[in-house]
Amino acid sequence: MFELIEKARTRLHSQGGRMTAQRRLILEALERSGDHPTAEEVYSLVKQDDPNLHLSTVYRTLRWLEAEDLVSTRLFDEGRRQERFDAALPSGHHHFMCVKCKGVTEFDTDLIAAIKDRFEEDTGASVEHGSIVLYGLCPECGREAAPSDGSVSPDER
Amino acid sequence: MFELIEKARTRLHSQGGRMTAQRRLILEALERSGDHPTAEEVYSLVKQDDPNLHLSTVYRTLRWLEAEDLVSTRLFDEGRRQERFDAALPSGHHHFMCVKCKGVTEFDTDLIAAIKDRFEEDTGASVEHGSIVLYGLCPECGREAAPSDGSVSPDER
DNA sequence: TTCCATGCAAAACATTTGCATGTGT
DNA sequence: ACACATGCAAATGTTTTGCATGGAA
Repeated sequence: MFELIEKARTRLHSQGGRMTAQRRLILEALERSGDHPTAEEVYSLVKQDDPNLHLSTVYRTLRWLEAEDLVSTRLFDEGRRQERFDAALPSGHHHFMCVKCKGVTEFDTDLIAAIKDRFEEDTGASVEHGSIVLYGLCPECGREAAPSDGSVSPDER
Repeated sequence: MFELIEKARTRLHSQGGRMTAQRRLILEALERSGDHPTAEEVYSLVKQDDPNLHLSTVYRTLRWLEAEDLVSTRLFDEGRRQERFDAALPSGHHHFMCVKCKGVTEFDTDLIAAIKDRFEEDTGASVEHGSIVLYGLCPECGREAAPSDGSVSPDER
């Protein structure tokens, strides 16, 4: 656990950077949160431990991690148009977002390769990568929102 | 042709709205552009005919169309984080974006149904819809960017 | 003539940047 | 000590909103 922190420390040292308390806390929050937090969410988490932390520091750290390929970023079709940050590897996984709680789940499928091949054949384009995003209700939210009368809970977007 | 305009006119009348010159021009630009323009792009197009048009009018019209399900919107992973607007129906089509020229191509596949079913089985979620976005080089940009030495054009992102 | 839509300016929202100060190494 | 990182404030880019005026019905 906390591999992210170790990787980051190594990279930092190899390029004259420094492992500061803020960076450590941000990395920990990212690694611990597991899912796909926004910069604001990371900020809120870390702020509990370091009330002086500034949002711009969170962004700077997250962008550095992105440049180092230690996190990837993604925009989902949700109310906000904030980026979400993901501590996992950038390629080979796809996402499901619950339209109600905004929780993100990752999944894999090899069917994307077939889709890609088909599209390349049909169009002559060369596809570098592809991403699938599924939207719907996660099991928890589906359960709440499924009274037999088909009514819809008021906090749906 | 110009079905969008006719649909919009009908909707407007049925809800006490008005078909203004600005709306007509915006609709025409959207319908004519075919691909997935940003609000700015629509604005630039229409501005040639009506120099007094304001960007906020473009946004208001586009958002009204979205609420009426006459256009759909989408965020791609490109440099800007502007939404792109699409005059086509919201469901059943997927997208390819050229990482170089940012051109968008639509395509269809029935493989998404299998992916969706598989995910629902595995997790218990209920998937409402899914979208696939492929990124790569379109045939035109691929041709330009393919000298045998593998060098990469400078304006790649 | 009545509302609805527009233009304009300002606000809102997400993110980035410049700069003086603070801090790992 | 020296460079790099931080906090803060201001700038940026995109989209939204309030309000007085203009225009379609």
